[in-house]
Formats: sequence, structure tokens, C-alpha cells
Amino acid sequence: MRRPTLAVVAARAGVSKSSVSRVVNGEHTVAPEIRDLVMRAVHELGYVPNAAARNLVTRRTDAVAMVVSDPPQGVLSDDPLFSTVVRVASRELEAAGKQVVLMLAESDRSRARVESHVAAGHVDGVLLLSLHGADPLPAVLARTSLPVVSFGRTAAPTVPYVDLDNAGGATLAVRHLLDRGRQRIATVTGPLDLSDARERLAGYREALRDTGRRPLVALGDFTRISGAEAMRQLLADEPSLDAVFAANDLMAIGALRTLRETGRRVPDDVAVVGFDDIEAAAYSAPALTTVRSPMADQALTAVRLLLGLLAGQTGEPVIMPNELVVREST
Amino acid sequence: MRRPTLAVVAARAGVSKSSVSRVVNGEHTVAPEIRDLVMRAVHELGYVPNAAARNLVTRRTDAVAMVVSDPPQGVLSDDPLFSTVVRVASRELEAAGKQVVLMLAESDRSRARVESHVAAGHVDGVLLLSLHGADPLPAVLARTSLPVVSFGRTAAPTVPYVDLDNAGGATLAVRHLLDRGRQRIATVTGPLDLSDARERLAGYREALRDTGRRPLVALGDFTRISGAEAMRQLLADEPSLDAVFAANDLMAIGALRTLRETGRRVPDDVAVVGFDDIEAAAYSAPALTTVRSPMADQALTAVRLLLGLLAGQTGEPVIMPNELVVREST
DNA sequence: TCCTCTTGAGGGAACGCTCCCTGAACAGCT
DNA sequence: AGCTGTTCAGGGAGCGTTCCCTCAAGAGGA
Repeated sequence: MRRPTLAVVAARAGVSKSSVSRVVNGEHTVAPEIRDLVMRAVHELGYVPNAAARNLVTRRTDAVAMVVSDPPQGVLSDDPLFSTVVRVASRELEAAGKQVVLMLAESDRSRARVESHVAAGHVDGVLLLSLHGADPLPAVLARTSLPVVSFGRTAAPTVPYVDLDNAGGATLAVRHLLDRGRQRIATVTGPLDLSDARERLAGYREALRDTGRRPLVALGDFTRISGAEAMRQLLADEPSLDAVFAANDLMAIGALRTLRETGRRVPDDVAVVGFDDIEAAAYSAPALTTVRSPMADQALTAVRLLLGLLAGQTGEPVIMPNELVVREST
Repeated sequence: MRRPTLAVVAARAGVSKSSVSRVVNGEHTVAPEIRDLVMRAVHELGYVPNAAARNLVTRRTDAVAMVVSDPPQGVLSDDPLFSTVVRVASRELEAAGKQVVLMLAESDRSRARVESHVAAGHVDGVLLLSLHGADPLPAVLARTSLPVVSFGRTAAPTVPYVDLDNAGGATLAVRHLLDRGRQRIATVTGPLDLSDARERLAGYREALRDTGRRPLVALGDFTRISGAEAMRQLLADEPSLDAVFAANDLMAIGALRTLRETGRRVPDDVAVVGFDDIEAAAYSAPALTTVRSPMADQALTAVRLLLGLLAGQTGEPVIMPNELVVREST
């Protein structure tokens, strides 16, 4: 048994297909009595428009792609970022009547899939979740001339993005450590192919510059384990350090683990600041001082930007502010 | 400038539309020379089939809905479960050539959206992420007679699911505490409207039954904060307790926090076991002994089950085994 | 009363594809 | 040589919409 079509509804209501179409699409050039007739038939038959047929003629899909551009074991994998951003963005897009098509771009093969899917016009626009500055995808997608918005800065000039004030946040964190009287302040960076990581490092350097202190840098990759290892490295290089700024909370949590294992008290011996304020930050031992990044707001802003583009408006990049959350680790 | 259509490709190749269609769909009743001609034209023109037109006539969509059935502040919100399951499932579905339509079902309104979307035939099948046993959605979706598979047990009899051996895992955890010589073993449950939570509680009771020990139960809701509060409650009720089985890792981490704040040493004074083995479990202080639930495998199994149903096979519920991971907290 | 103008309903082509059906070409048999 | 059977290309209807165009009906003005 087949779902009813426009024609069936029209027959039931005793009007033409055109009128039913007009009512269903909310056009105002239709007499109230006809509208009522149609509405009744629609409800009685449980009519739902066939999206495929509609897309075919309108060339709109009312769908947007949510592209997660990140390698399988990448930054977003275990990050609370993923669930927060995906959920908030989905909710907002659904509220706007858009269908959300989730696509992973974690290999060349899947990137090609994304590209052809988008180029084929299966979606009206793209919300790109990309933290990787060198990602080729933004530029590729921009070429399709479909609206694209990126969550996180991209190199493609025509792609508006929503990003944090990473450098500012890092400076905030380091200034806080300076205020606490710390003398030897190290940092654990994220993977430096990510602009987020580079900017946070730049903010760290910036804050130290005027104080005459030497930077002390160890590389991490935004995972807990890398934070633990980088901390070990830092302690070996500079046993006298008394503060660490980790470029994200997961690495800060890893660093806490190493400090605990090596018998350092936090914050007495070493103060630790993270970045992001993920929920786990409040539950570490000791609870983590961190720079809150408004991920939900950022996601919301990105979606609104995309919806604006879809509606024909233009879009400018947005930088979100952030704030320091002081807890027990400093 | 419009994307090329079948007809354009046919003209270019000097063959009929039908032949192009046959080649594009990989039918074998086509002569090699014609196939080559068509393939060349396809590549030269960058032809990609129009999905809407194809769907219209085939009544297939090659899309599946991934429905996240969970209130906004629900269990999946901050849970690593979400990102793991969503990513693994997406990857597998994409590999099978399916488009993934992400839908949230967090309110009556959005549930209705999901229902009408599915009933309207916009997808070929549904992968339901539902941990809520009383969720009305499985039954509703089952009525559409489209293939539905649930990640997590459901009450709907016709919906195959993939679930953990929750009771067995809980029993495993409690037996471990008994083996360690613990005398007074409490538990922190999840929200009891979730079957996962109920089963884990049942497993706890089961393991204690033969030992003649009295159960000691506090209610949580699978969040860190609830674990911390439940632990406080337990300590007030029974200051002499020497072990806790928390029904998930997040609550176990919350419990660790309370124990630390109240001056208990773990595991010396109180041993703690969690459930799930999320990545954070290895980074708590002390590192958490926990029951590993193979979430990635479970997601994969669910997807395979769904793909089987889509291919016309039948599907039976699957129960995944789990194992104990012993760390520092016991 | 007639004409023009406006409002709004109906008819039907078009969107790009699949798939059924027809029929051409050729092989194999009597 | 003639007939049957098989293989495979082409023609064209139809999928369920939208939207342009035509046209009927009624309002308003001369």
C-alpha cells in the first residue's frame, strides 16, 4: 500500500493538484474554504509530500551536510567537543527544518565521497567541523559555490568561520599564573598543524614576552596520553618549573597524572591550567583551572551563520570571547 | 550552468539513455565497447546521478536515519559513548554506501519529526541509539515496517537490538570486589528507567545473594555529579563500607571525588569499580578498575545487523560479552 | 451594459531517472 | 535456407512534485 500523493489528496478534496500544492507550501493566494478542504483531506489521508519529487523540480534539498573533518584517531575522537557540537548544531538545524546529513572526512577516500556528494547537489549547504588549518576540504567545498561555514578557522578565504580567541585565552591563562607568582611557566602544545594549537602557543609566548621569562615548550597532540608524556619531558628538562599551561583540558588531565606519579603536589609545587573547560575539568584531582571555550555558543553561531547564507545573506567570520575559570589547580 | 544529466551523457557517448543507466548501475548486460564509451563520457562530463530523480522512481533512498533518542541533558550528552558510537556507525554506514541522516529525538516535538520523516519514506532504515527502555520510539518506528535496529535493548518485540551483558558485567565487578576480600560492598545505580541501569543493579544483587551480604544501594543518574552525591549518601548511611560498584565510570569518577574530599584512601579504605571503561577511567586518580563495554564493536554489530535487514535478511538480538579491566582503584 | 482589471483555480509540461517492452542482430539448429 | 532462441540496445511511459500559463469569475469604473 502506497503513500497518498498530491493527486489523491486533490481528488479527495475535490480541487486541483495545483491548489493542494499551494496549500501545502503555505502560499497565501488561496481561498480559505479551499484551504480547509485541502487540510482536511491531508489529515484524513496522512499525506506527507514526497521529498524526492519536490527536490527534483525545486533543486532544493532542505538538507545540509555536517562534515566532520578529522582523522579516525584525531582530535575530535574522544573529545567532548564532538558530542556537544554535533548535538547543538543538529538541534538548531532541525529546528530550522533542515535535514542533517552526517559525513566523516577522515581519509582521502571519504573526502572524495564528501566532495562528490556536495558537488552533486545532494545538500544545500555545508557545516564543516574542521580544526585542521591545512585541511584541503574547505577550499574544495568552496569551489562548489554552495554555502559553507566552518566551525574553526580555515585557510579558504571565501569560507566564513566561527572560532575562539585562542591566543587571547592562552594569554589570559598565563597572566593568571603570573599573578599567582609563578616563576617558571611551561606549556604543553597541541598538534601544531592545528591553528588552534598554534594560536594558543602564540598567546603563551605573548604573555611571557614582557616578563623576560624564557618559554618552555613541550609538544602534545591534544590527547590525555600526550599530556602525560609531555609533562614528563618538561620535568626532565626543567625540574624547577612551577606552572604549566596545557593547550587543552585533556592534556592538562594527563599532566596532572604525571605530576601525581612523580610526587608533585598541585597546586603547591606546580600549578596547572587547561583550556576548553570540558566537564571532566571540574572532576579531575585537583579540579582544573581552565579557559572556558563556549563550544555550544560557537556551534550555535556557526549554524546561524550557515542558515543566513542559505537565506541569501552574506557572512563574516566570528571570533568568540572566552573566560578563565579558576578552580583548585592554581 | 547545470550539472549534466543522463541524456547529455548518452548524447556524448552516442548511445541511448538506457545504456548509460545500465552502465552507471553496473548491470552486466551491456557490451564492453558501449561500457567504455559511456565511462569515458561520464568522466569527461563529471556526471553524477541525481539522487532525487533516482529515488523518485526506485523508492529507495540509500539513506538511513541515525536517531539519537535521549533528552537534551540525558545520558548520552557528555558521554564518550556518543562520539564513539556515532563515529563508528557512520564510518561503517558510509562504507556501505549509505547516507547517514542524523536526527535527535529529545522531545515530543522532535520525536514526531522523526516519526513522520521515517514514515514518509525519506530513509530506508533506522539505527536507533536508545538507552531508555520505556522509549516509545522503537514501537512507533517498528510500525512503519521499515528495518529498525536498536543500539541498546528495547521493549518493542520486532526491533532487533545489540546490547551488553549488563548483569553479567556487574556480577563480574562485584565478584572481583569479593575476591579482594571486601566486606561491605555498596552500589551506585544509574537511572532505573534505563534497562542498562536496572540490569547492572540486578547483577550486583545476584553476586551478593549467595554471600549473605545485604545490598546497599544509592541512586544516581549516570552523571559525575550524581556519582559524587550518591557516594556521600552511602558514606552517611554506612560509614564502614569498604567497596563501591558504580554502574558507570562517570559516576565512579564522581564517587572518587567524594572519597577524596572525605579523606578516604582508594583502594586502601574503599575500593571502587566502574562500568564502561571510557578513556577517562584510565586517567582518574587513582586509575579506575572497570568493566569494559565494547562500544565500538557493539556499534559495528548494530550497523551490520541493519545492513543485513536492508538486504532482506532477518535479524536476531545480539548480546555482547564484556570483561573486567583491573587498575589501581581495587 | 460593457469593458477592464484583479483574484485565484486548473491544466499540463518539466525535472532526471528507471525499467518495461519492443525489436534488431546474430547464433545455432533442423 | 528457414526457423527459433538468445542477447542486448533503444524508445518511452511514469515516478510525484512545482510552477508557468491560461482562463473563469467577480469587482469596479465609464
